[in-house]
Amino acid sequence: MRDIYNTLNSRQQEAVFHTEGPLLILAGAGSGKTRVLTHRIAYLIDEKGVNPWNILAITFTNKAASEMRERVDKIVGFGSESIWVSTFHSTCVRILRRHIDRLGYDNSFTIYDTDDQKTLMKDICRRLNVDTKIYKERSLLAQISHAKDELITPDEMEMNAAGDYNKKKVAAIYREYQTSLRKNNALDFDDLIVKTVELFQNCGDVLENYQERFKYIMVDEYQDTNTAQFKFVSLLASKYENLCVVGDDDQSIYKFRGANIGNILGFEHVFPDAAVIRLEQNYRSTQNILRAANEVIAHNTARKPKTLWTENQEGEKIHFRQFMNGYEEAEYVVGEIAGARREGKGMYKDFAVLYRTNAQSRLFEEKCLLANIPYKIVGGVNFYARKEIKDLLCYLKTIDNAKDDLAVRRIINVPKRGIGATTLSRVQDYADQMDISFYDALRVAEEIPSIGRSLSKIDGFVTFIQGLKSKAEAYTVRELLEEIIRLTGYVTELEAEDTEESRARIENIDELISKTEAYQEAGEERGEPATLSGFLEEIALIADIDSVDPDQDYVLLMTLHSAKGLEFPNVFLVGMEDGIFPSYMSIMSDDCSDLEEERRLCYVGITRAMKELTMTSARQRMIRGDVQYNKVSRFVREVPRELVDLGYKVEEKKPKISESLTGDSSLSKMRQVFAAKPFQATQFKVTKADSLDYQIGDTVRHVKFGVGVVKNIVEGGRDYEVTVDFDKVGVKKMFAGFAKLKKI
DNA sequence: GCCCGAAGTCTTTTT
DNA sequence: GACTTCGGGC
Repeated sequence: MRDIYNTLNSRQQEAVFHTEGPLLILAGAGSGKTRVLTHRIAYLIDEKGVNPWNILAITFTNKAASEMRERVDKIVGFGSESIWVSTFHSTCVRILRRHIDRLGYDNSFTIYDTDDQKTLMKDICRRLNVDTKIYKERSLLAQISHAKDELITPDEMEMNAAGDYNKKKVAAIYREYQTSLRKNNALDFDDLIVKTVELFQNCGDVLENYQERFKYIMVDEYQDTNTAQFKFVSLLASKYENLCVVGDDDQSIYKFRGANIGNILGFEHVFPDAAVIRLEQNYRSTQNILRAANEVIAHNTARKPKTLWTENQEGEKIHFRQFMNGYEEAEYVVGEIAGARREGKGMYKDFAVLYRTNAQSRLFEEKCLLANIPYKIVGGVNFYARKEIKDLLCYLKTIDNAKDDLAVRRIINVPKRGIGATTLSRVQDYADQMDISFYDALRVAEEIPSIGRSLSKIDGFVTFIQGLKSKAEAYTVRELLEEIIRLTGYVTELEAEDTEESRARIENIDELISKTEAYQEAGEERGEPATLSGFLEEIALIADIDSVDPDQDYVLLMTLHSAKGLEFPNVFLVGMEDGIFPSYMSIMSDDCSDLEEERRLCYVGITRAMKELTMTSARQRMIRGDVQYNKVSRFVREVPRELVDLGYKVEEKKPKISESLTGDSSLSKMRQVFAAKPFQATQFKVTKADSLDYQIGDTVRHVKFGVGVVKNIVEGGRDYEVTVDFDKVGVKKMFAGFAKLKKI
C-alpha cells in the first residue's frame, strides 16, 4: 500500500478504508474532509481495484468540483479523468441531455435562470388573470420551487390544498408554469433534479444503467441536500449502497432553498447499516478562533453535540470594533488590510471580508478602489444577468432552441426593428391558437390576419435568424457571437451612445467573447466538442464563486453563504448587528430554527478564519435609503469576553485611518500610502499585457477616478506601473492590470 | 411605437 | 439607494 495514507489521522484513515456500504462522515469545519474524500478515491482505485469509471463524486459548486478534481488528479495514479466529479445540477443535466426524450422533452432543452422564470411567471399571471399585487411573482416562484424541492407535483399540491382557495390557486399556477416550461422546451434549476428523479422512477432501464455505472458514490456538503437531491442519490445508490456522504449539521445554511437537515440527522435511519465516523480535529484555525466558534454554536439546540479541537497555537484574540457608521467600518477594514499588506504580513488574497447581504459590499468596494487595493466581489448581480449579455445570449439561445419563446421575444426588437406590442400579441394569439411556438408563428406570419405592414419587418427578422442558424453548424461559438454582434450592430450602437454606461457594456461584451474563446479552448483540452448548447449550459450552471482564481492576489468580498468551504488567514466579519446579522426576518420569526440557521451561518463565518478574526459593527447604518440604529449582534456577545480584544477606543484610532485613506487624498497623503509599498515586486499576478494600449500623454479613464492624463509608465516585473494625473482626484499610481485604464 | 420622468418596490442568503 | 414599472406626451 502506498504511504500517502500515513499522513491521515486515525479517524480519517478509518473513513478512507471504509469503502463498502453506506457511510456517514460527520466532518467538522476544517477537519480535512476534502483530503479524506480525495484519498478515499485514490484508495478505491489503487488498493481496491475499482474502475475510476465507476466513481461519482458530487459537490455543490463547480469550484468545489474542480478543486476536488485537481487534487484527485494529483494523487490518483491513472484514469482519474474518467471519475465523474461534478455538481448535482451538472450531473443531472448530463443525464437529461441523453435521456429526457423519454419524458417527452427535446434533448436540446434550455435551462431557465431566475430572470427567465420571472418573465415566464409574469406571462402566466397575465394569461390567468392573476392579480400580481396579491400573488407576487417572486412568492409564487418561491412556493413552486419549494414544492419541487420536496418533489411535490402540481397534482399533489392541489390535493393537499383541500378546500384552501389560495393553495388551489397556487397549484393551478404551478401547473400552468410547468406546461409553459415544457412548451418552451425549458427546465428551471429545480427541474434539473426533479426531472432526473422522474426519469429514474419512470424508466427502470435508465436507472439501472446508471446504478451499474456509479457503484461508488460520494456526496460532499451533505447537510445542504434537499429532498429531491436526496431522492436522486438514494435511487442511484439503492443497488450497491456504496454511498459515502460527508457533512456537518452545524454548517447547514441553505434551509431557504430547501435543504433538509433531516437528511443528515436521519441518515442512519434510512440506511440502518450505515457506519458513522466523526472528524473533530481541526487543522485550520487557532485555538481562540475555534473556541469562539464552539461557544457560539453551542447556543443552538437542534444539533448533534460535538466539540472541535485543535493542536494549533492559541493565536490572537478575536478582535471586535464598533464604529459610528458603515463608512468608518469599511475604512477601518480596508485600512487594516492595506496596513498589514504594507508591513508584509501577507498578500491580499489572505484577506476576506464577509457580510450577510450582498448590498453591504458597496462601501467596501468603494474604499478598496480609493485605497488602490485589488479586490473581487463574489455574488451580487450575476455577470450573465446583465442586459447586454442576456440580449446576446438570447440570440444564441434562439439559434439553439427555436422553441424558447422567451428568448425569441426578448430579442425580436433588440435592436429596434419597429415591431410593436400589438403585432407581437397578434403573433402570440396565433401561436396559441395553432399550438405552435412563437418563432414558428413568425415564420408563417403571412397567414396571420391583420398583421399588415409589420409583415415585412417580421420576415426580415426570420430571414436573419435563419441565416444565423445555417451558419451555426460550421461556426465556433465565438464566430457565431461575433457575427451576431456585427449583423445586429449591437456594439456599434453602444459606441455611438458613448456614455460611461455604454462603455462598460462594451467591456462586458468583450468579456463574453473571451469566455466563448475560453470555452473553446477548454473543450479542445478535454477532447470534447465545443457546442453551442454546451456553452449555454455551462453559463446557466455557473456560480459566481466559480470564477475565484486562487492564483490572483486580491481581497475577496462576499456573503457568508458564498464563503462556505473556503478558508483565509485573515477574516473580517462585518455588519455584526442585530437586524443585519442575525437578519431582522430571523429575529422576528416565530420559528426559532430560523435564528439557529443564522447562528450556523455565523459559525461558518468564524471557522473560515485560520489566524486572525475581526468582527465589526456600526451604530448607525443606511439601509435602503434610511438610517437604522442597530445593537451589536447577539452572536458577538455569545463569544466569551476573555477571548475578545476590544482594541483601543475608536476615537483614538480614527486619525490614523483618515490620514491614510480618506477620499480627499491630497498628493502627499497618497504618497505616504505608496511610499512604503514595495509590492509591485512581489507576486501580484494580474496577467501582464504585452503592451499597453495607451502611453505617456494619453488621456485615459478609470472606473472610479474618472478622466486623467498618463504621466508616467514604469515597466515592473509583473505589471506596468502607471502614474496618472486625474482631473478630480489628482495624481495616482496604479498597476495597469488591475486599474483597467481605457484610452479615450 | 418610442421616450422620458415619476412613483413604487425591494433584499436575506443561491445552484 | 437602486432598480423596475407605469403612465403621459410626442
